[in-house]
Amino acid sequence: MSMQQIGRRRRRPKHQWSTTEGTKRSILDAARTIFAKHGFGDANVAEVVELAGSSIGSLYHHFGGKAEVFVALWERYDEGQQALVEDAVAQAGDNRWDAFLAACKVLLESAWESRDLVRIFAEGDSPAGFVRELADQRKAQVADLLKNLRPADDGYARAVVLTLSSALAEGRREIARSRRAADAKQLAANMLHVIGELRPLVKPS
Amino acid sequence: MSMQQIGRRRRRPKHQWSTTEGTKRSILDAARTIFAKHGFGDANVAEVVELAGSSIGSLYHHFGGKAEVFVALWERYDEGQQALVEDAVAQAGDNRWDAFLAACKVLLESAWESRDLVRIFAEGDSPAGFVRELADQRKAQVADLLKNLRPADDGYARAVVLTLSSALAEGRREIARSRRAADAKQLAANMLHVIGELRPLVKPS
DNA sequence: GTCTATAGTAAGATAGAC
DNA sequence: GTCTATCTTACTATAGAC
Repeated sequence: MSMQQIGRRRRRPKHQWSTTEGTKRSILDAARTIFAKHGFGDANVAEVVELAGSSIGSLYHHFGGKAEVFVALWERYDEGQQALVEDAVAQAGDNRWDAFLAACKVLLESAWESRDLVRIFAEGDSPAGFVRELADQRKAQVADLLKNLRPADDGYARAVVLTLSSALAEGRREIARSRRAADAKQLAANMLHVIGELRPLVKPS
Repeated sequence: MSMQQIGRRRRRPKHQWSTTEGTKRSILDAARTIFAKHGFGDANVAEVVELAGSSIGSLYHHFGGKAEVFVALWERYDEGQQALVEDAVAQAGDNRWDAFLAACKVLLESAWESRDLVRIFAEGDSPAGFVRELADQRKAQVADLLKNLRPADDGYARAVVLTLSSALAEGRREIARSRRAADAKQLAANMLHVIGELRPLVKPS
């Protein structure tokens, strides 16, 4: 049995110390914690705003709903990831395969640091349609990194992109589930090794 | 104003024509339709029992809840898939790699016929933890099919299993999303081709 | 075992004061 | 922009007739 909540005291609002950006940020930070703990479906927005020191009304004002908070959290995370990839690609030089591998490397290795977020977004407990959109975007990213390595987008090339992007995603998921940093590092290295051996797929001709 | 519901006619139940198995089956059949239409999260059990010609009470009696209906639907589907795989493996002969490819072939090709179910289970809108369990089971299945092809389960073998199982799953997902049977068939052939070329991964030594 | 009817509860969403 | 209070929906659970 749950204990009865003793009367919530009504006192004046907590000073509105937050400006727009501050409020949005604190809600997203809290959402990160709550979604990591309960997943999307079982999380409730009341818990999020409580942790954020904000209110239901503010959450709806800024985001529009629970699903939108989830998507906004992903967008904030994705921006950082894209920046990492761009850096890695820029430093890799002209060889497009090397650039692709560099991107894989940074994506695999960063999965451990942000393992809470990787779990949130990759474990499937998300708003309707989110998994599909994420998969489509991953495919597009891989296809972009590999462009010019294959003639055009024939069916075979499509299958190769599917294989590589899913391997990358699954590797990140598994890394995020590792118990220790050392295990994660090992797995990242092995996944990178396997992906490296798939080189013949993208330029058999 | 909403129109006043005119007295719901109370008439006797629809004859209890269903026995236990019949009721369970009709509920699962209806769940297949409803989950395919709305996904798991947005589906409601009232719609399921209405289509099944059954009742909320029966659903709770037999399954316990919405999530359990979802899992039961998957178990029914999975039994059929496992049987297909066993047949394919049995017919493939002694070569374990050929048996693995035969299993992949039947799994890829059957994804089109049961595309509604593949979508339901692979698109991520499912009860908490379901995606993870499914992924783990897929890995176990692939690892089992490939056993004896690799020394033991070192880190590299694990990465290979991850790559193959995710490629297979992603291929099935994409096949289930195809618009025409011909597209699906093409994609299945291409995925099988790609997987076939991954042979060196499982026995490099 | 199956059905109807209904109560309980959780939580997403909205309204309007400040 | 932020807040509290309230509305609404829908899953969950139970009672009791047949």
